[in-house]
Amino acid sequence: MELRHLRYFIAVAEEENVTRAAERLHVSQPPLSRQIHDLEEELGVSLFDRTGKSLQLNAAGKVFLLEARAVLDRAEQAMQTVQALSASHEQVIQVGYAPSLTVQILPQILRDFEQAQPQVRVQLCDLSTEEMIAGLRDGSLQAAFLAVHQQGPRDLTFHRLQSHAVCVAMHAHHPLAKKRKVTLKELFTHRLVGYSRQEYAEYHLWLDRISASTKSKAVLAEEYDSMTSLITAIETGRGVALVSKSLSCFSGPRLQYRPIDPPLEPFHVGIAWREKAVKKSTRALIAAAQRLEQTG
Amino acid sequence: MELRHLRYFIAVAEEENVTRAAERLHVSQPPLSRQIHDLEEELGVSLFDRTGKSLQLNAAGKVFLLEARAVLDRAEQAMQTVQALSASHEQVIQVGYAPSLTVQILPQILRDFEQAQPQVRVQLCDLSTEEMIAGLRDGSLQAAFLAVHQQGPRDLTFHRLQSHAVCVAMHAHHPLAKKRKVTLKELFTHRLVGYSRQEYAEYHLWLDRISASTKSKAVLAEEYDSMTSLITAIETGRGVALVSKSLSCFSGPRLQYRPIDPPLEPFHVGIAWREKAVKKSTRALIAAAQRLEQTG
DNA sequence: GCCTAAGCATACCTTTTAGGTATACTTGAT
DNA sequence: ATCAAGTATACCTAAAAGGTATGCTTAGGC
Repeated sequence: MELRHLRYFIAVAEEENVTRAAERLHVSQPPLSRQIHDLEEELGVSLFDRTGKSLQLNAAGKVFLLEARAVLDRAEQAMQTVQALSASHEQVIQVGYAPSLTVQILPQILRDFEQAQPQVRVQLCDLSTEEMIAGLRDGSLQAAFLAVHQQGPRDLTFHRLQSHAVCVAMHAHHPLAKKRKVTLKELFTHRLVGYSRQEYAEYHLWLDRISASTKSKAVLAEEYDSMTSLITAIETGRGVALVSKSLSCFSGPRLQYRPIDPPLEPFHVGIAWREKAVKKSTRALIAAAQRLEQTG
Repeated sequence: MELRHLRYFIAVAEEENVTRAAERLHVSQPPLSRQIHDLEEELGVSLFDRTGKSLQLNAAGKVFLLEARAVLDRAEQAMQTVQALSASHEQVIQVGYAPSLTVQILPQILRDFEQAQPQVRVQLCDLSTEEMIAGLRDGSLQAAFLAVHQQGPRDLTFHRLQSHAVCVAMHAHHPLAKKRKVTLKELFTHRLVGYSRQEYAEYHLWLDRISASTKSKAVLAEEYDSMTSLITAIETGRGVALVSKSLSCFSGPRLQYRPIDPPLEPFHVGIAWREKAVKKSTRALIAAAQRLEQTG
């Protein structure tokens, strides 16, 4: 699949007419028709209902129209970001972060860093723990704000900044919301949702480890690939989830949180970097992070 | 620019070696070299420092590497979404929404809708007001949760659900945080930030209208294309912003909010749809929305 | 500082694929 | 039933991706 397929698809979908879409795209009708077929074949999904004479978007097509626009928007943003940066001649450092775990500390650190290094822009990237570790190793990230369970890899330096209690997130009318605290065993009798294995492998490793201590194993009924969709899922009653208390900063009053009894080892959040590869600006960011008083 | 350019760029960037990247991609070195040059030319930005013998990512290249990965991830997600949907044979309705304005009401509506129509999945799209209106008209959206300032377009039906006070958002140490309420005139003497004109044209129209009532005009020092980046900007002291009180659901304790004195006309948030185009599932969503008691 | 080799760039050719033209086929409307 | 509007197919052309050969630059060994 190429962006061209998406551009073509969007035109045909919006016109619901290959001929008009072809005019708009300044190509002739038959190649456009073929490109659309190619796209459908590659996806393995039919996007239009065809009646020989005309065609119109089907259900899958409507979904893909919004997706395709989002992809092109993202591509456009990528181009503009790098062009703007190149024009500004600002310095940039790349920093990975886990939004739900760092909300409370990151803003202050960034504010502090901004004071110290106003000419350096921080490019924040929402990444998984593995991606951050890989990024630090290959130099695509200068630093990362993440949670480590045990110790963290040897070749990276980790400075702990905050710890978050592990708790259960649920919506207000869930049966568990009536209790003050929840045991793991009891939790596992309810429908569980969580982060996707693909995007958050470390979450699954952790779940497996804590499951090992109980007889019943944590089985996720549904998995979500972003914090936002997980919150929505819990909120709409798809299940409850084992998460960091800091998620409440994003869910606000939409979700309820109950501690685990007995308490599990909390999430230790901090900044990681590779000592061998630190530049001056990275050092300033680390310093800003360390200046933060450790609360939580 | 095509996705191929991004795939090729990522390989070269990760290897920092065209020959090895070419092997990995199963193409020969010279065409790959040329594609990278084509990409740089189209962007108008040099992505590598070349020394004749070797090449390595420069600052712009490092930024673009993360961007390129994000674009490919988004494209992958688009494919998987439509394939999963097509396999599941679920029904879907497309619904636009403005996250910051609908946090408090949307979850309950969706939970209610899920009860009524468990076989229908809601595809939520974060869009601007204009995009939502255009989407309702062209049928790419069945409903939208948005704020209207005046009345809303004639061809759409609007049902009001909630109103949000207009207030000033700032970080805790900002001088304005010392006051209980803020006048517009006073506000305009401070450095203002806000949403970007490109993404949130309606925000600028509204700013212009409220500026008309005062002598001093609202001038934004910086504009941000997402709620998250706006919150971060305010938090890191880039300025203060005129926003809906409901933004506090996302910023949590990170930002302070002060009312405007005298109060401005609040944001009226509700659900909009096109009466001519409603399907059964859309009707159920509207009903779920109307079942919500009107608070706020 | 010179020579060598590793590796990128350029030139040129081949192959693939996008795009164009002609036309057949389907169907909704009269 | 016929016609017109519009999509799909067949086939050709052109453009662009990809391959081969080779020149050019420079890091590194001596």
